[in-house]
Amino acid sequence: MATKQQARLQAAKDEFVTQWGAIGNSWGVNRTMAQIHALLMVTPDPMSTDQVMEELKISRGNANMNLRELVGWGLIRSIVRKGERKEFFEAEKDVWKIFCIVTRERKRREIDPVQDVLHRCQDQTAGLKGTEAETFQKQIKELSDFVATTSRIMDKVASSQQSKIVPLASKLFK
Amino acid sequence: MATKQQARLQAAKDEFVTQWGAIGNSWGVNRTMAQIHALLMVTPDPMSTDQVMEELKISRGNANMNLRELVGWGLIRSIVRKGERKEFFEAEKDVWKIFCIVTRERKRREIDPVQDVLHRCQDQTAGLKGTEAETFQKQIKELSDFVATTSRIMDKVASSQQSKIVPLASKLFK
DNA sequence: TTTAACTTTCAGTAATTATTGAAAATACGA
DNA sequence: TCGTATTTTCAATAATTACTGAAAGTTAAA
Repeated sequence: MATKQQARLQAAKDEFVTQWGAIGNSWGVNRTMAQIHALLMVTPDPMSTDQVMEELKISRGNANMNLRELVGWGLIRSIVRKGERKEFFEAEKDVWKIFCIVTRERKRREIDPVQDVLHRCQDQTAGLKGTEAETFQKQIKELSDFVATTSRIMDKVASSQQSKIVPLASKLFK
Repeated sequence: MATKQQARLQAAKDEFVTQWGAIGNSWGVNRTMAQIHALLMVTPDPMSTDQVMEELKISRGNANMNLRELVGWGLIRSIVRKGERKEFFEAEKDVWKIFCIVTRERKRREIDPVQDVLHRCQDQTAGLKGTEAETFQKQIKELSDFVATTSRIMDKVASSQQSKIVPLASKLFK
């Protein structure tokens, strides 16, 4: 009986890890990174590099690189147990914290560069006269204003307490 | 003089198109698609496939495919002028509308699949007992609840009038 | 019809991105 | 310090994704 239940649990975990990897792709993170993250999110104890390699059937280089990257994002952290040479990893499990980290990263990768290019375009065309130029300036300005607002909202959301924002959002958008 | 100003404007447009393409990548849309979109956003008159090919130095197949895709998203529309065989394209220029389209598309591609997989995992493990199973269920449930809220917010935002949401958001997140 | 302007498709190829595996580097305990 | 367990790096390769160009398909005017 216990075996059968464990098999069902294992199957669910496997599906979660596999699918999270696939979804990761559409979020612009590579499959392996997303899979490692998923695996650590549903594994109660910290895992070593070798355990991750074994579980996901990936090479040492791949495991190492993506574990580092996840540590860099702050989505997992490394654990050193006294008396053990090996390093272990555990995931941040608090969903709101995960969300804040991902939001900050996406802002950095997806919003900031847009803002930069829009500002450069505004500077480059400042003072130009004529219908063509004015059409361009108007469009860029509208984009720019909108992106600036988006940017501020993301900063604000990603740095607030869940207890403050979620009830507010739920009320607003119910 | 006029020539010099036009050169500056052209340079700014080129930079905008090029960079928008690069940024598109980090948003998960291919470079060409993003470049065509950028080009049409800053071109007052509708453009033909040949003009787009010429401007971006891309093949007919590439131009056609990405123009279709953009039409599919609703980010550009096709124009037929009477007496002309050729089809022309113009971009949606209203920034809020663009935002709504992109938000809906991103929800469809990035949020809905996550919700599906989380629900399947919940179903598969419903009723399982034991610490391991309960830890898994708890984590999945927290993710699931959070994603459900996100999903509702995106639906709501993407279907509202800018005039209603933006002032509200600005006030909340100032 | 026929013709020609225009659009679509798609097999082949190019460009990009991800992964491996083994060698080099590092760091810990004796 | 040395020996070894562990981590990191990176050139080679595999997998994926994007693009081309030419041929096939479509449509509208003559």
